Amino acid sequence: MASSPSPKPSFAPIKTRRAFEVICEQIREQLAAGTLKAGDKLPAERELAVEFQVSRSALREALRSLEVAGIIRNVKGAKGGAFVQTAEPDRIVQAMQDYVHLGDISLGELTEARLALQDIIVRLACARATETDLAELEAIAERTKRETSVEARYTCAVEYYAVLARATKNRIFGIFVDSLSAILHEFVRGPDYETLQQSLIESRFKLVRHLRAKDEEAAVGEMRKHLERVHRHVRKNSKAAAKG
Amino acid sequence: MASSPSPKPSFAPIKTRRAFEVICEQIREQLAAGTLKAGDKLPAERELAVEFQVSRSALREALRSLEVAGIIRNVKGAKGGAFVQTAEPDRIVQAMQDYVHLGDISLGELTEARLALQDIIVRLACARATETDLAELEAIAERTKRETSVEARYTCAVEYYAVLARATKNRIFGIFVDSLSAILHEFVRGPDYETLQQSLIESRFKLVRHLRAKDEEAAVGEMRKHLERVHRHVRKNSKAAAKG
DNA sequence: TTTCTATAATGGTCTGACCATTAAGGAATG
DNA sequence: CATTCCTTAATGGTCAGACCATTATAGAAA
Repeated sequence: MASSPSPKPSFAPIKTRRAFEVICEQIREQLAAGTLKAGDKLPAERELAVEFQVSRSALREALRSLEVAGIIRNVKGAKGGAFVQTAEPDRIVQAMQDYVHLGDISLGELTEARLALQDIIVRLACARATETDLAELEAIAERTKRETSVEARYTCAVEYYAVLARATKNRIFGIFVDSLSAILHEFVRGPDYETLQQSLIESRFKLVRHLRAKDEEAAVGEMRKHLERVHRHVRKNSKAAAKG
Repeated sequence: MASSPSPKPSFAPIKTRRAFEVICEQIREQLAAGTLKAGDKLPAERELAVEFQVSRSALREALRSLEVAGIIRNVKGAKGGAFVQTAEPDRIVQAMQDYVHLGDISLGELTEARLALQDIIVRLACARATETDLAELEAIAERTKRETSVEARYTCAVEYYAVLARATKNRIFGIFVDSLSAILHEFVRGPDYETLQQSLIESRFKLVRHLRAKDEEAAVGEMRKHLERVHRHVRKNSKAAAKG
């Protein structure tokens, strides 16, 4: 980006590296190298502080950073400590949510990305979904029908998308979908949302039927129709909120 | 999620919320509500500590969390303080990198996701890329030719993908691409990498030509061929590393 | 054997201090 | 008047030491 040749003498910018940064980096290195792996327990804070030759507060800021990054989990009490976590996509979702809140992303971008993403997912799921996956999807759709509250039905919807993404056997798509679901959740409100929810359930069953028949184009088409209805609603409500 | 009726007395789980968590949450709320926005300056740590009625250390852990989340930036010195940042996707990339390092994601998943993603991107770019975008892509490809070091050429490649993603006019894709680039960077090594790099440059020019001609299928095909070569190399090297 | 209790380990928080960096104002200088 | 230098105060970064709340464990008591 800023690497265009310039007449200035190319001194490297002095970077005062803070203690906690160095500590984080070292721990991350051990993670990438495999020296540290999920389930491992780090020494106690007081011990680590001695080992790194920093104060306990500096060390704690490092551990706190790693915790909010989802890398470790701090457990209180005897036999407590910092445990290396297994991978959880929550933090990625949180990061994306923060990013959107900082105002750089429009609703249009979100919906477009979701549409394109679900396109891929449906195609892959069509090829790879096992009968277990399909049964689970149907079970969720059934459950949605029985749920009474708007919020519970929304939770079902999120789960439906997550299971569908899982059917691709590629976790990356799961992360992307979860992130978009979490972000779009904030927009999905409004007076006629309940009616919309009801009418979407049938579409979920249809999609499963297409997947089971391995009819890729029909499945993609169903998903598109489905999402476009949702997005129309979201957009309308977003405009209404902006007006009101 | 956990709201299914159960015979157990439904006591709410006691959640000992730590001070820094509450502080983070309140600040995030103000962010989502728009009370706080990019560029704003938070009060000084000592002031904030009084306001939240916590010690400075607890408050600092909160600020540190927000900083590593990319939400604020801490500036030292007089007139320093915590400034709300503009949106930067770096943290999302970092989160994804952490996720992969924690060992849940295979190389196959990464390459497959990239392939599918670039498919979308090429199609969208084909429809939306401006002449400025295309010229920039060509300029980067030209620059790649002139670069001498492997690392510099890799940087060019990453930039090429980033600019291509930007041509979709949808920042979400940019984030996804950046993340995958950062993660795959660790795998792209090996003895014959330099030869591969050279042979890839021509492909980049071809892609731009297809984009300019708005020949979607040709562009997609070129990108697929391109990536498949890269991925074959990466896979081979990954196996070699595992054997050695 | 079971149950209770004291103990020690550990993360969470607090207090108060000092250091390093930085911006701004004022003094000295030309 | 303009410039340069120095002082000062504000602020984040770090440190040291203490106490609290929670938790697992070992030992005492029943």
